[in-house]
Amino acid sequence: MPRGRRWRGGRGEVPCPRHVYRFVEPCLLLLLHRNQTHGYDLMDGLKEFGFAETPVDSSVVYRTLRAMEAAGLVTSTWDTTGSGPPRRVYRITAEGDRYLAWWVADLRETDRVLHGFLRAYDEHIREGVGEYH
Amino acid sequence: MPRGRRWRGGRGEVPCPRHVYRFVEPCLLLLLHRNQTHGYDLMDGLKEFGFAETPVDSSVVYRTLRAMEAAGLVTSTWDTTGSGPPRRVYRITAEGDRYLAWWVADLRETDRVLHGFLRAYDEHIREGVGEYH
DNA sequence: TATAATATGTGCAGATTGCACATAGATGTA
DNA sequence: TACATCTATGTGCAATCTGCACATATTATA
Repeated sequence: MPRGRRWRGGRGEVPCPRHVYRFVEPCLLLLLHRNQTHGYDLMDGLKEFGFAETPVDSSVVYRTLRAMEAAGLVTSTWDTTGSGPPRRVYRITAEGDRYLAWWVADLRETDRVLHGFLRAYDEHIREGVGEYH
Repeated sequence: MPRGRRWRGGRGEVPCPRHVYRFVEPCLLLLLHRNQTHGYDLMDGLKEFGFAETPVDSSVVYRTLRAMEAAGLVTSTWDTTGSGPPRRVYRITAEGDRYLAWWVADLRETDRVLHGFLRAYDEHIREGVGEYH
């Protein structure tokens, strides 16, 4: 049923993460809470959070970072040292810290809900399928 | 940052579920796997899955049901017995069964990813915050 | 010189969601 | 009777998020 290629891999293939709304946001904030870096590096760091086989599009990462900067959750400066094109290095702010904490509380609630559903499913299956309704 | 009223309750209020994409779909299918019913009753049944304080809009429920019927996941018949306006009673199909199983596998993966993130966050916090970078 | 890797970004279309609104039968009440 | 309310199903629309395609520029490599 889901239409986006992303959601079924064409035909009920591999289950894929990123079913959580705006999940890249807390992931980026956590990575930035650990170390300041630039977008290209953050894309690599996201692999840790289940984005290894199905990477997030770069546009999503860069847009999210710019939006978070506009919201005062992170700040950025250009880094022209080193080789290659200049990099925009992001740092998390105190407001970003608080927002990350809010995200974590929210994800814990999501986790609780998810567990409730899975428990209900397992319980229902255990109690005799076979006879329909 | 999230714009929809739904996602923050206006201003960082209560964390709210439904952060999982199309989460009503598996919920409806599980409810229909247990018992055949109509949309209005399903809206009530959804409270079990974290939709108690922040109910899903009826439009979402009815649209999802019609879409699932078009996809062959459920079937419907009109029930004119009983008082009040006629009710469209839905039943899950064998294809709907398989689709629900796919959803469950997908949600387990989402759960796994969520746990990974929360563990990483807790671990990072434990290992000394305080000193910024 | 041409190609690839690094690095950042924009434009656009498809999908989901919530809000507002429409319709209609049945029941209770002033 | 008139009305409001509860039950029950549905449509229209705008905002939002996502992924794909594409643009641009610097540096390293064959």
